[in-house]
Amino acid sequence: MVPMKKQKRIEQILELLNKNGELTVEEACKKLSVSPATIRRDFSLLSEKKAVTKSWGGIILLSGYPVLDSMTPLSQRKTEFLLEKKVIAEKAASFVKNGDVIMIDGGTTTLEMIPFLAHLRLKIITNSILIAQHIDNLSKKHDLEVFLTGGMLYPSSGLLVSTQASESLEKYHAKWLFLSTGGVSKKGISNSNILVVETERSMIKQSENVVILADHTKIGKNDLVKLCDLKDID
Amino acid sequence: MVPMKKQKRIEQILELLNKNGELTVEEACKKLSVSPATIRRDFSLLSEKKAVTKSWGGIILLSGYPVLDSMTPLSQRKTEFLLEKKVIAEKAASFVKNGDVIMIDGGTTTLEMIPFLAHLRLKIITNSILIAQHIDNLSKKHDLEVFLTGGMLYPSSGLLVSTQASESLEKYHAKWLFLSTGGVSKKGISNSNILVVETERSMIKQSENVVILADHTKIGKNDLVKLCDLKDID
DNA sequence: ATTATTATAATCAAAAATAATCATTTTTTT
DNA sequence: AAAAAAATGATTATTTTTGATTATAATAAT
Repeated sequence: MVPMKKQKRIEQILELLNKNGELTVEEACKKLSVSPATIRRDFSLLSEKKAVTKSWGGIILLSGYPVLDSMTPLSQRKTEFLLEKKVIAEKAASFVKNGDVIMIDGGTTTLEMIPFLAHLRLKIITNSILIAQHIDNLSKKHDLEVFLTGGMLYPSSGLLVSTQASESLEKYHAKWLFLSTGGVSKKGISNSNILVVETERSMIKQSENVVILADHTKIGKNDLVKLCDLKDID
Repeated sequence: MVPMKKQKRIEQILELLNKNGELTVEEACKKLSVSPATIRRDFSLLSEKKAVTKSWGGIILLSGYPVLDSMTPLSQRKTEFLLEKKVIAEKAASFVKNGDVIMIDGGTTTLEMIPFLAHLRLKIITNSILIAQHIDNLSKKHDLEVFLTGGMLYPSSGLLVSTQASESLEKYHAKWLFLSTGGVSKKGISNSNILVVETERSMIKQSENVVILADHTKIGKNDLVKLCDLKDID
């Protein structure tokens, strides 16, 4: 994995970027006291991982990326370990082939998959209005069809829950399910909210292959509600 | 003054342009301290991206809406006749009483109702992820439960369509429906998209009272698809 | 319609920014 | 602690951007 020193710098770059929406090489050099060469390498990395777009003289926030307003703690959480999330998201996205039907569970890591899927022709089923909107904003000429489960919007999460959501999932069938999680351990996969887990169970039922996206903070952790055993995962 | 980086410069140009609707090469040179050649190249770029139209001596805002990342066309369109929309929205919201179950069709005017409903205890059913998200963002301590119809996300509109959406509506029953529209005339209510109209018809079926929200640009106009007759409206 | 004026487009050299390369330092692994 | 791997900074070559110059095109004035 990425060494801490670099990790920290990348996070600071993203923080500076979030303030203005853009950041020059020069400015970043001064604020982080490293050479232009290093900053350029960092910028290239971020650009590769679809976090920013590069331009002569600096970087800007990736267009279509949900605007991270600096006041909410949620947005802060979004830049935490963002690069790690992106690496995981890219790996997960690499399974998907053109023409696939996939399900994407709502979450900060699963959200990062979208830029890596944008070039494909896909049908995407999701329980997250954030993911739906992100896809919609991405570009006007992508080939991603989005299907949203109905149901009740669970406050402050952008997730759809309730039997409505579960039932509507029964009408779909997907090749891949990309599941977000609160914890992964020997005891299985778990999450913090029973309503969300209900929906996730329905998603598992309707999918051929299940992929879990978990960063290092989730490993070895058990969250409140058990979702399924490890053996159910591919 | 120090000349600035390209990215920032482009943004500044658009900002200056937004103030007056037009911008001369000369003025842009002075304000951004770069040569006319550079400004012309920037203008050409913007013109290529369909953000502006070039004219002798400068540029003017493109009528309709530009497609540049840094300026959001939708939000600009949203501010058109905003005050009028707000007045209409407030009037519509005044029908709603505490404890009601209501349906809100997606649209720029219906969206404006939300702040006027925020103090009530309501269940809100909607086909628009924008409305759903708006409510969710509003405040953490409101008493609005949001239910979203499932279905396919119609691109660039935030609206859910398809039989999925219509079917899921059958499970709900509302006292009020607040309907957005493309046109209102003696011939009835109409809208531009057949898929959206399908969903709207389902909403009408499940509601006791239907309220149309239309600003002056919609009156006397007939849009592509007829939704219903005037007599169906309350 | 013709000329004068002004704006633009095209071209090219200078400046700035970046990518590639390599030696040096730092970190990790054994 | 030594060896290996990775990251950094400096140097150089390459690319992009910029501004000046000149030629062309468009408007305005006569």
